[in-house]
Amino acid sequence: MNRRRVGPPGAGKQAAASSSPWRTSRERRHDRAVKREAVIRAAAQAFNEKGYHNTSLDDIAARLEVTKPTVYYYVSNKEQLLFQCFVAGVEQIRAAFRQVRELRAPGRARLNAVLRHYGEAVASEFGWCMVRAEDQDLSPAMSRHIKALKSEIDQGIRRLIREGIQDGSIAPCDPKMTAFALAGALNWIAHWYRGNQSMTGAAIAAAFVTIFESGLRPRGSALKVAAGVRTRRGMRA
Amino acid sequence: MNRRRVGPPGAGKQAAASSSPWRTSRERRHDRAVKREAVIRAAAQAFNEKGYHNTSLDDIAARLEVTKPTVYYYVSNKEQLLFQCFVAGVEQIRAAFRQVRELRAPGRARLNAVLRHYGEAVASEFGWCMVRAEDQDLSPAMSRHIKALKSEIDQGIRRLIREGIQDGSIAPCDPKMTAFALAGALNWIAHWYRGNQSMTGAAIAAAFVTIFESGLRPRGSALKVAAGVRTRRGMRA
DNA sequence: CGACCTCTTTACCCGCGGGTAGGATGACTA
DNA sequence: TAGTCATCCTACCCGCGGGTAAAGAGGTCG
Repeated sequence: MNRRRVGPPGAGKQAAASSSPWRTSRERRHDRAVKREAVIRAAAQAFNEKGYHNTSLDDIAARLEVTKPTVYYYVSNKEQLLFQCFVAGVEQIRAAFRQVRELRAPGRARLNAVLRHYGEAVASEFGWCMVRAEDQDLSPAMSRHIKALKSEIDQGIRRLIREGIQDGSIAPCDPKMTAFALAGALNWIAHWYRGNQSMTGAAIAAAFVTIFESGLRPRGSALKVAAGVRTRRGMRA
Repeated sequence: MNRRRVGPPGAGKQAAASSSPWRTSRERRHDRAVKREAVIRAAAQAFNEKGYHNTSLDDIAARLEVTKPTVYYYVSNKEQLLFQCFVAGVEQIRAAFRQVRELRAPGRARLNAVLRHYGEAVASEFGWCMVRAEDQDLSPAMSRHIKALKSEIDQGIRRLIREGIQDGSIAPCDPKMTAFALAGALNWIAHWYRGNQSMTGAAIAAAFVTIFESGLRPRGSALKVAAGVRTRRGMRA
């Protein structure tokens, strides 16, 4: 089970293996950085499909058509691998924040822009690692690091919400709870979205943003039907 | 590390161990069902704190101040344990649906009632197992079973949304995407909520429902500020 | 008392998988 | 041609943890 696949070239049953620098060309010189990145990507895909604990380093190696020690030649250990995937995902979102920062628009529009990028990132190949990576899987040091990055994003969203409330583009609300709700809905995409879906990540993110914006309660002056009913105490068990 | 703790009674450092039928009374006769349930609860708490894969059966046993084989006396294997926790959590939600079914109220109110119970369940001790249990951790048979239960809940939410749209209490929207967004936001509670928080699960659920209802965009006839701006194409990278 | 049953323990098995030692296999240099 | 370096492999270690065999430890009933 440790042996390298040597069957007829091009007969790889592994659906993924999109582009392994090893498979594609037999030349050895191929820049360390490129191969290292390929390892990260392969790990992300494997984690995404099977989960962190159900993915062995042999799996990742097989996906690249190499052996386990080769993987270890490019990355120090499994934890580091997960961490790198995480960072790759988070970096997309941080980029979105930077991009939005220099933007002349009301708070809600800026928030929506960030949320769309956020959703896209979660639906990307690194989405799983960014979202479902448990703190318990990492050493205390890395766990702290990740928590800090997550917190930074959370604070960024809250900030946009506050700014939106201030400039009147967002209805008054609790920024903390609202941020949790928005981020939660988007994060959850990583739990059900598989790449081979009909909708693209961007489309899903856009749909979600629309829902958040409008809310469930009908708008407009017309049909104020059933508006007085509201919650009606007594149905809460 | 397999030995049972025998220190001074009442000096348990384990914060949990809320009520172990073994710890509380030395009598042997204590009904099998009660102890079995205690095992399930202990497992749920352990999974909740450390994750499924980072929890060994020795951990669960230690939490109850017994040994591993005792746990196996009440449950067949670890997978079964996770499954039971999952079912316990889902059952709360199914109960909410049953309860709401026989209710004369517009769709949105019924949906909100379900969502509140849903949020409470996710914040409960079985929330983690219900929400974060990965399909890959279970045998194909159980995975199918769980998928079916989840799908049932999803369909129930979609149905309430459709009914709400029909009776005019919910604004027209895509039921599928909306259900994903709502359930996602609530599910995510299990990722950040720890019991010892200031807010109770019910309070969080209520806050979320309010956010979903109203949406971010300000309502009312007054201050239509910044309403014409909307999305503004060109900021989408 | 002795047979039997329920419950819990001690002591063990063993495979999976993270991680490593050290040896090929070239390519490039001198 | 010999030496050096980067790369990748074969072969192995070993601990953790799921799971089990079989032996107490009491309690109950005849």
